[in-house]
Amino acid sequence: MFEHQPIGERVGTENPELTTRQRAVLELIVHEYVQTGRAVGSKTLTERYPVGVSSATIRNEMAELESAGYISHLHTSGGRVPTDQGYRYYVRHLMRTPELPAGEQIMIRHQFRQAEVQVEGWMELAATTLAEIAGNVSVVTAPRTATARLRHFELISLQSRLALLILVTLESTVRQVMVHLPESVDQDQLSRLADTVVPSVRGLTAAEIAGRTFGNDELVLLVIDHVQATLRSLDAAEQTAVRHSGLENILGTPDLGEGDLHHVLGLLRGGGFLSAVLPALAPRSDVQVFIGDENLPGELRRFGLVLSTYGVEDVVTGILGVLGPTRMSYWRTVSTVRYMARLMSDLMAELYPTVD
Amino acid sequence: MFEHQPIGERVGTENPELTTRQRAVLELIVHEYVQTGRAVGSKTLTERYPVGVSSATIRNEMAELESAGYISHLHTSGGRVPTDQGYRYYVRHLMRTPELPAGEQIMIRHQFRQAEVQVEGWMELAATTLAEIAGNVSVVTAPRTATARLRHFELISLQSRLALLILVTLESTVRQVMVHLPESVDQDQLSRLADTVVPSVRGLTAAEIAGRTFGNDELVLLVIDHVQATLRSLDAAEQTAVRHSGLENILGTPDLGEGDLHHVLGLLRGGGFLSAVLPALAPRSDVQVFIGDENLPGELRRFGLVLSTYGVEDVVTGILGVLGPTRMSYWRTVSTVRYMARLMSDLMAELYPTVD
DNA sequence: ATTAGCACTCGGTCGTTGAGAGTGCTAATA
DNA sequence: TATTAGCACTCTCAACGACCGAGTGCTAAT
Repeated sequence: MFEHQPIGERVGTENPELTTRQRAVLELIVHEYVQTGRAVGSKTLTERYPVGVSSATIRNEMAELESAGYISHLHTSGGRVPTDQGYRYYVRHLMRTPELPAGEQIMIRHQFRQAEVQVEGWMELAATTLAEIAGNVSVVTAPRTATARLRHFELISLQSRLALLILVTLESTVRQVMVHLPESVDQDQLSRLADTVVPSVRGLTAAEIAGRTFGNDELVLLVIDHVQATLRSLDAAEQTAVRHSGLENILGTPDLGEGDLHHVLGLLRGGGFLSAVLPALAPRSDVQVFIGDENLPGELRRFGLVLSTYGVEDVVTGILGVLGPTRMSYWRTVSTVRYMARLMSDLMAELYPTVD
Repeated sequence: MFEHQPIGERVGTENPELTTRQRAVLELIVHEYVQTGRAVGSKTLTERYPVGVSSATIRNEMAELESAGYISHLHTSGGRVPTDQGYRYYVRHLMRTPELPAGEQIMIRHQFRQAEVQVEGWMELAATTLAEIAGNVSVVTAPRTATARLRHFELISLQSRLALLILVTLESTVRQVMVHLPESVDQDQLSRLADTVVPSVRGLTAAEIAGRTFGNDELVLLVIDHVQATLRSLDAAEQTAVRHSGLENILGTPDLGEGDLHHVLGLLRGGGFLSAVLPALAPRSDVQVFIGDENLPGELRRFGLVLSTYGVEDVVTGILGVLGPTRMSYWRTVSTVRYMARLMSDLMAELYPTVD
């Protein structure tokens, strides 16, 4: 078996400590364990796979793998289970990540074409699709630029002394805020005010707006204040909103405890998720896999995280990925995340070919 | 005891079948069970509460209550547990719902005052506060009118052939949609177009807009099309978006099974929640309690639901409430939901005193 | 270097048992 | 007549022990 399988072909892939066979065994253990969820023993392996050797040999190899820290013995008698280190080795050296099946690709693209042309809708769709295909929890952040720059704002009269400020950034994020007015102002006046002020703040960041002066008109100053505050809150929001989907997928997972779910929910809700994960995320654009507490806070000890950035480099970037129990199908997940990141990047590129 | 307690004072409250003492016993059982989670026996009751009678008497009363269907015997020997019917009787006839403690009221109002003046923000805040105080899952829908009427729209140029349509309804809901343009159009042209068209569609519903004609200008027709479609989607969205919070609160609940959580998550995600619950909800404005499968689909069999509408009658109304296991503190939950509904109604009233 | 064989370990399952809590019934009591 | 004390009975739950099976490590043979 070891000669014909893809495993064998990868022998030369620079790896000091492990023999070809050990790697093959490790791969089989990971596959089997991910699939069945039960610790895998030497005998099961020889029975279930056409390994050309006896269980005793496998046992020896297992002993080696164990002392090297790749698998571990939960109980004296009860098969082996991959350690976090084992998973990492698998992901880095053993795993193949094929393209998503053509059928699935078409189905997904179709869904996106059906949807309205809106960033919000795309994010939602990406989250649900990702969760469904990967069978775990998906996380998606909105695409953002470094600091929000104003493209346009409008004022709309709601009541005589209440107006709605609608603000659009260069990257087309839209925010609306209510503004209480000190005096009665009608729609015409508001429109004129917007027409006058917009040209002078177009393309600026909150900080840049703060550095300018805008005369003495109380109303103008009030509006400018709100514009500034809203832009600032957009910058701050960068580390909050992370959309997620598919919580139900990991509800019943036996290897995830009550407390683990609790932690994750807390992170996702409080917006602490991004700040927890970001430090570990390199700014490169390929899929990155984090297993166990590798660079992650302790709350995610029992999870694996497959992330990718997406978007147009240096223009708009967001993060998307999948969160699941350490025991998950990494190759499938990586394939899915990679495809989805590409798709979202394509959509973004289409939407923002140039930012004028 | 029965003489001095509030229970006794409510004797006259028209109820045919149950004696005063039976009602008292039922109330104690509900309280004790809600608090401890363990089936409650006659002896425990006499030990834990200053009931002036012996356990044997309680036993007799319990037997009566059981044959009347208010409590039930899980196992031959193991205390009694309120049935859904028992909970309903408790909620309708026995329960007191005091005002929320002044301190809590102040704290909550303060949080709302701190927040920006935005419907979105209020909803979010209501959801989290409700979940936190009630210790269960909260649900909040956006305030909506019957059919969306246009207040205003704006067009903002994103790229030469891509514009952002921002639409505001009379009730100040804001939606943005991307519009692909057939030809290159600059911001000035877009603004002029909006200025021309807005007055002729102001205050109209999607259907009313469909009934008018707007000349032959391709661009105008395209925009009108999008406006109409967006208004329509707002009407349709009425039964989708329901915000929730506090899922983590019911994660560990022993009386909720894996599958129950699954169902609820499904309902909340797919937007089926409202359509499942709405038919049962009377349009009156006081708090309504649903227990078990009373008027609710089977998925919610093991849940209790405390709901209230909020808003300004016939102008804007939304729904908010709390979902929890059947075994929850109804009086506390009702108090909380009622307060929150009033608060949100106040905020809405402040925001839409008149809709011109 | 590989493998067959064997003794040993240990977790999971299945009855059994005993304690505890609760019930229903009956007879005594106020 | 309503209440209560007493009692026999039931049933859950946790602890215990035996057993089975899967798995290991080691040794000796190939």
